Amino acid sequence: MSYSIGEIVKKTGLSAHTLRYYEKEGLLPFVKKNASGVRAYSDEDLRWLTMIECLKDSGLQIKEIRQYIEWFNEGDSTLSQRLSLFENRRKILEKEMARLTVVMNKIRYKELLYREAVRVGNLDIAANERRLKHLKKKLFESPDDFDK
Amino acid sequence: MSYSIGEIVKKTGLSAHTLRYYEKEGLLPFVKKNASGVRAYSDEDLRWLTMIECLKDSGLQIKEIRQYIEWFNEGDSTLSQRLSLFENRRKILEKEMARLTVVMNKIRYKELLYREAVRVGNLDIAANERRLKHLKKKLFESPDDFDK
DNA sequence: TTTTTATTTAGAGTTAACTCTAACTCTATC
DNA sequence: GATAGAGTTAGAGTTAACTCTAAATAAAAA
Repeated sequence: MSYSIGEIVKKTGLSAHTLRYYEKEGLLPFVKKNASGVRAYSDEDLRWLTMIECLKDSGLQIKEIRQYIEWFNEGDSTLSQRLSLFENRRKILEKEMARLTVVMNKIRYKELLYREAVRVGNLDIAANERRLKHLKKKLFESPDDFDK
Repeated sequence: MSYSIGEIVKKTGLSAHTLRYYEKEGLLPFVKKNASGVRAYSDEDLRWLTMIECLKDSGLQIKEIRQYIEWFNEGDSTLSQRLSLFENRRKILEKEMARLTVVMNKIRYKELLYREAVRVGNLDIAANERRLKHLKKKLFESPDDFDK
């Protein structure tokens, strides 16, 4: 099967502009064109787009994705580079999740604080509520640094 | 206490350029200047910088942070807007963490696959290993979409 | 066959958040 | 007083990843 750029737009949700941009950046090195220059995407190209989406979601930049694709096309001699890429990415994702957990706790504290503040109509009174003071103390090393 | 921009650079890790940029964008509306135009940051300003860092870490754009600061300075009449901001942010962070969990599983599969591929020296052989095939089937609805 | 819709290219424009430059002034130390 | 270092401004430049424009050609529909 082969697909026009319009069909790929529908299948992937990417814009035609973006698809041409990806191609220009070397992310789709195998897209064929017919005699009159119109792109005909293959199922293989579609599978690459799925992989590209995954790598993008994991935080890779376009040039890093291009590097991965180049390694893939070089075959088994680049297996260890590709392994490193995924190891690094896993470690970065772990850090990112840990970071988000910390931020989440702070935002949740603020949400509870403001829920109480809206209830009593005053931020300072809410901040002095026993449960919230306790929570703040538990969450922050220097609680006063978080009073804004 | 008051601090020069250089002292704030050391305390926060932000560059002097960035601090002036934040001020221009309305994130530090209370920074004082001495008679000859040199900035003198207060402990209050430093507390705002801590809060700004937290909001930035949670994914807020600078213009949204400025909005929050404006609401804060307007006092208790904006409590419900601020509550909404933190509710929305908490929901967005929850989605982001869920998204990262999905991505993490895919990247972990790739890491295991390439670890095995490096061990046997061939990607296709590794991909056919029983445990990896099983894992792939478990993780992906259309496993073939993830073969790149 | 005519009209409409889809696709092509090269290249310009956008956005966010910095990041840097130039030219200048102020402050501290020798 | 000379000099080095820190700070000032306005405004230009950077980067990533799009996003759009214009002018043209190709394909599909009426």
